[in-house]
Amino acid sequence: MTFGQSKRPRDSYHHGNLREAMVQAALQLIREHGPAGFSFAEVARLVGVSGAAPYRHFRDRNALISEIALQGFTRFAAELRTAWEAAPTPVRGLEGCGRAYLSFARRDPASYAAMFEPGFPLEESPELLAAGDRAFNVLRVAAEAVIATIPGARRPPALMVALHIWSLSHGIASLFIGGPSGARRKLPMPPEDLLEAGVLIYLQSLGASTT
Amino acid sequence: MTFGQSKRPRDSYHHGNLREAMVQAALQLIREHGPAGFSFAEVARLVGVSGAAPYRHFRDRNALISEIALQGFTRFAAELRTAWEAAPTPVRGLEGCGRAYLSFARRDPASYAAMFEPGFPLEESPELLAAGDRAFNVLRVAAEAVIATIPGARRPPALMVALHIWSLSHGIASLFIGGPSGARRKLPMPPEDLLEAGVLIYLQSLGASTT
DNA sequence: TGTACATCAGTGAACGCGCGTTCACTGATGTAC
DNA sequence: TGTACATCAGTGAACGCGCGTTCACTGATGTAC
Repeated sequence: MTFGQSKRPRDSYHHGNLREAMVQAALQLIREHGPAGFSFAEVARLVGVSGAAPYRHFRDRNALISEIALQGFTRFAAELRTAWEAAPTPVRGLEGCGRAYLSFARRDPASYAAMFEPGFPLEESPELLAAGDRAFNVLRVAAEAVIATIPGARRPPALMVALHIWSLSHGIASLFIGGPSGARRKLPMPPEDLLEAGVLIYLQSLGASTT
Repeated sequence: MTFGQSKRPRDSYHHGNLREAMVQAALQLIREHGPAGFSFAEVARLVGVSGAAPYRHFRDRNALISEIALQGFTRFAAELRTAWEAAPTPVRGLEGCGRAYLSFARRDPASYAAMFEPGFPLEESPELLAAGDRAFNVLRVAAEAVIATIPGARRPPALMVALHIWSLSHGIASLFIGGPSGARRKLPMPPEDLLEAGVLIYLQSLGASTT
């Protein structure tokens, strides 16, 4: 709760860090009301600034969401990479990515929502698409390494494997972790365990040594 | 485009089928602007009725979304059931469910969005939760049948298998088919093929005969 | 078969509200000399 | 080191807009006798 989100008036005329403060405030509002449930005006109020001030920093509402998603994807990719690099074997690394995926969705559901349900078509923001691809690429590299351990004849395409892992992770995250706007459902086990079991079964079939 | 969605004035004072017409109009608006992007007022306008009329049929906006999702889940469950019953073997049946899953998301993205991103917490609508469970149950039954074909010792819990298939299907649907609000991404293959390959690899590992 | 009446499903005017956006402005800050 | 000036990052008042919701109302329909 830094960044001047408190309601008491600022002491100085200039805010000093309004851009980043707006990002933080918007994240808080998304956390509480979902990605569709925040307004530029409310962000300004929360940050303690007049309704016109935001326009100095963001063209409009979407630009703010876009910035949030962009920052989110950057952290997301970094966390996937860390999980991958910390693992002793490729299979464990791919598993670790899955774990990191869910962990991100759990710790920061607001960013996650902005990243995957921005509320406007992705084509409008090519940088956002690119940031997402960069995160996905970590999964791809991991999938390639796993596949390299498989007897040559039965190697499936790495891209497909990466897409399977991504889809399974995303499916579990959005069904069972979800944001506030989400349709979070009850689950008789931790989502992390569900994902891990799924990944193991899947990789076993490929012939990757899961020991 | 029946149901009086046309803009020319009705001939009779009473609409005759306003409730259902509102559902259809809302679906159209969700298709165009996402689940968050429609208003009660706009629905009324589209249907050609005064702004107060909707209140005769729905308590509020959420009640309308809820109705849409409810109808959606009912059709969804029926389609999964049909796919399951038409298949010659359990494995083919589970595959068919996955196919039906994506097919539904593709044909009716608006309903799909209302079902899985209603924009309000699911706890507010227990019937909706129940309708979702009924659809999921089809997958459960299918998973149980598949598991019954597996050599006893290595049988995994049917519930878990059903959850894996559901999560994978949902992940692929929301990443690569998505609604208008969604973050639809490009894919180098049809989503259906991606899902089918994933399900096959997964089931193979369980020892289900995939021939 | 006709009529009186209850009920249903609409109307349209009105309300307050918050949002997005613009505008001319002003206080604070940085910098050239 | 002081001063003049440009630039930056805010203000606050104003605007039009559409939304949700309410209200007393009225036209249409169904039904009891």
